[in-house]
Amino acid sequence: MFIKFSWLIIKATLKMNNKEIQEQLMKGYFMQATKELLKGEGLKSLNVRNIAQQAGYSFATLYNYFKDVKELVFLCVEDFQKECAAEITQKVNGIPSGPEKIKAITKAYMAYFVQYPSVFNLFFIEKLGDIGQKQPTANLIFTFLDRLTAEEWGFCRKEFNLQENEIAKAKAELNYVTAGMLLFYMNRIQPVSYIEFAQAIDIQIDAIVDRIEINKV
Amino acid sequence: MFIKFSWLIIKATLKMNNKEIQEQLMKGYFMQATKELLKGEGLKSLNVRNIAQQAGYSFATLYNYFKDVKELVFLCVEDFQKECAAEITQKVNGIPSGPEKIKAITKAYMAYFVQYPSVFNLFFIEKLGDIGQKQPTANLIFTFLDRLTAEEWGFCRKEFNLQENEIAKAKAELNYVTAGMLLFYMNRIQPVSYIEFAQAIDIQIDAIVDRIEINKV
DNA sequence: AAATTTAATGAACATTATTAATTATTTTTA
DNA sequence: TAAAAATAATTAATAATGTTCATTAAATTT
Repeated sequence: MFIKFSWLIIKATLKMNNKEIQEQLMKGYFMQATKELLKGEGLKSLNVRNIAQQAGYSFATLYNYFKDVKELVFLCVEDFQKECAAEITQKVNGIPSGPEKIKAITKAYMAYFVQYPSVFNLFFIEKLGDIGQKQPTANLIFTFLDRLTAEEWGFCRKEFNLQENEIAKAKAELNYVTAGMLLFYMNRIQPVSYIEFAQAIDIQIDAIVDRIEINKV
Repeated sequence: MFIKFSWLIIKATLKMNNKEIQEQLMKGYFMQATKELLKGEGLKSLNVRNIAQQAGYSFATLYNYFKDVKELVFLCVEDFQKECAAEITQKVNGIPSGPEKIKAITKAYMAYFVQYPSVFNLFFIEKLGDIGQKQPTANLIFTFLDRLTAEEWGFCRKEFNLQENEIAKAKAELNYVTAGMLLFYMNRIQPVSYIEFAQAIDIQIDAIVDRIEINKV
């Protein structure tokens, strides 16, 4: 009796795992399709029929795995952050730790969004709606630049003997300035050319990061 | 013959004016309706049928006066800026000219968008699309805070004998930081409470404006 | 092998922007 | 002033898209 009971549990557990694995697989297909379309055609031409076609299923199938299309799309945030982080790591590879590296990371972070406007829209513009992981997702986005530069700030803190709150202020300022600049450039084409935009980026970011050396203790 | 010819021209001109006046009236009705709905229900429930109903016409009539709904909506930008400017002027009325007034104007500017989220969306989020006045409209938005504070910066320049480029840098930084903060707060609920948001605003804006006194010549 | 559960789908519905065809109104002309 | 012409307003139809639901197909269990 005991044996049979245990056996049933094991079987149930295995089945559960299989089911979950299967579910994760299906979610993965749809997410992969979504990411490809986002990076390719962009948000304009992204719709449930497109996504499903790219994934090789019917659009109705999508709703067996996601509450709605917003949930699916926002589940891609984490993947894009990983991809972005990888690109940045590679880009700033040779630069020695210090303020210059923080600048480079921040500029590469901005460059990523310029390269993939739909990812910018996903991160900053799209309304979160009623997705389950609303606050965690928002937080993930808000803290992204902080996480990208955390290690380097730690280095600078020791190197220049900086105050914790000075660092916090600089980090916050960087986060807000980058978001604001991207917003104007991506949504309002201000400045009107990428050259000017790149120059403006240099001015703003250099100013913020260079300021920390002045505030050395 | 000459007389008749002139008469025809005059008649044509008069008719033209009447027609233009009529057209402006109709546009005004639709714009008024749009502004009311935007400030009330918000962008979510804004659609051509709503607008037309509020204006007292059919939704199809709208298309006799505007290329599309985007053109109509973006034509409201100027009016909202006037309204916002008026509110700010009244709010900072008692404050004497100087850095403190620049801070107050900038904070009132942000408060306006918090009060009317749809206006924020219209200014910063909505895609411009193919509207005729694309660049002028974008420029109007980009330079708004500059124009609101221009007079006060002029005052500070004389008072503190500031460099023109220092002012330009501070203005740009204010513009970007405010946009970024609003973007995170309105679209990503970061910080999660208005109290925290207001504190963050104070920290950022005060830091930028106070910096100019340090840079006195 | 039959019964049952699970997954996938096509058809239908709802919302919304836009266009085209039609009707109503106003203006012009003879 | 009455017919003709031009203008304005509206209704009906179209297209795109997200979502739901009843049904079919597949698999798993008994």
